[in-house]
Amino acid sequence: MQDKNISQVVISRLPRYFRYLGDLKDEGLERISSGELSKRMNVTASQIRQDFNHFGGFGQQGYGYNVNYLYDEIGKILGLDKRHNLVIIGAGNLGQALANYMNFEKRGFFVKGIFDCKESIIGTQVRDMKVKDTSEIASFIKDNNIDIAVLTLPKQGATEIAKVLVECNISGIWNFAHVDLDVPDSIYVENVHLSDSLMKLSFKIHENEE
Amino acid sequence: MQDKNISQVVISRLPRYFRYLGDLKDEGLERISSGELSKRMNVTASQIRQDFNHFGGFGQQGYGYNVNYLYDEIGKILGLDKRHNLVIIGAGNLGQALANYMNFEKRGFFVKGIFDCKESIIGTQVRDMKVKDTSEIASFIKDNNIDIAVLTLPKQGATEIAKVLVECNISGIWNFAHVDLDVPDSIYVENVHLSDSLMKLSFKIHENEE
DNA sequence: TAGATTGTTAATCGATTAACAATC
DNA sequence: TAGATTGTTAATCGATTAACAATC
Repeated sequence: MQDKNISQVVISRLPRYFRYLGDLKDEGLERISSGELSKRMNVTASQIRQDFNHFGGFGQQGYGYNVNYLYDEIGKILGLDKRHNLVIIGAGNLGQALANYMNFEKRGFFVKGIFDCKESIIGTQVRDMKVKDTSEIASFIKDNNIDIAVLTLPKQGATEIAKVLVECNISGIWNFAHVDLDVPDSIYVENVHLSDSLMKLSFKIHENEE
Repeated sequence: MQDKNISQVVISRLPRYFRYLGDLKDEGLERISSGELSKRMNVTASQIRQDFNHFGGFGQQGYGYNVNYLYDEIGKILGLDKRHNLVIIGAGNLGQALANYMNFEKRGFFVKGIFDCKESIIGTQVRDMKVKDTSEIASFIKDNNIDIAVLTLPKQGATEIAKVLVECNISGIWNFAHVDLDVPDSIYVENVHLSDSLMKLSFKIHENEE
């Protein structure tokens, strides 16, 4: 069904396809051609067909692609048909914001616990959870079938916690700390470096100045 | 000093160089070679030299690169020597988290105002600011020399607000809404699609499963 | 001067686009 | 069947890596 190694750049386009197909679904569209989709998404039709073909033939010659079918298939490729249990480590502003963000649940991502190391925060209520002490992380992960850890803490803490997560054999880490984590290849790390993103914006703003 | 058009992929590596050079500075290191830096950053020395050379010669043969000088130069390229005034539009969990995040100020990004359209939120205190009504955005941007707008609101709202921002001739938009904004090329949009990022993580977790 | 390391050119690799035969 | 549009191969483009002459 799926090529051995899909390139990073193809993977990174899948969520965007998924979003557009969701919109098309909502519009009630039944079928779409790569040409039509290319106009909407502002990419070439060639790229769309190449991308989809990495995963097998989703379309039909002379017809195009069935919107509902394609939406479901891309969802499956992205693993959105599976349930994911998360813990948030770091109950500061960002950690709390993510804990309260309901939309992830729609896609099967459930926040099961939230942790912090600060005495003043431990025990406080976030959404329907009490913030737990970070020392409890390892046992919590084992007992609650957690596969994703979200790191929303300062970089020193993140590096330490990453070691614990490696021992727990977590599946993936969603890393918001401004540090590159050193973990084995078996654990996938997806970085969200907000300050990097803001710097890129800053560069672009000044790029064409004199 | 700078090539006409630096490719996206080079730009996206600059903040990471900047971060590593900051660490080296903190360690008190005075000079570093591309070979040494390549080991630390896990990229090729060739790439490092190519990247830096897009912006002119920062190094010295036989010596390497001066850490402080290189740090400052990359900072300047990223526009971090300039002051940026931001408004946050959408005072929900994420908007408030970003408003409270102090580290951006270190780099010259100052949050000057925060806005929302919900009656229940307008007037409440976030950090040292009162949340203002979104209807005031246009005049506030003009009066306060704002160059960046941070969009932390649902996609319908983001699309509407983007039109207002275009009229205000804002320099850049940091977009957290799950929608691709339609703005002229003169306004640069940097997207942070958190759900896309989480989906990529999900894909990677399941990639090697059977 | 000799050693080290850059800046830069050339070679390789991979990703995108174009083209078109296959086929619904 | 004729028209449309995919799946796929070939051509192009761009990015990465290797190599080495320039030079500090």
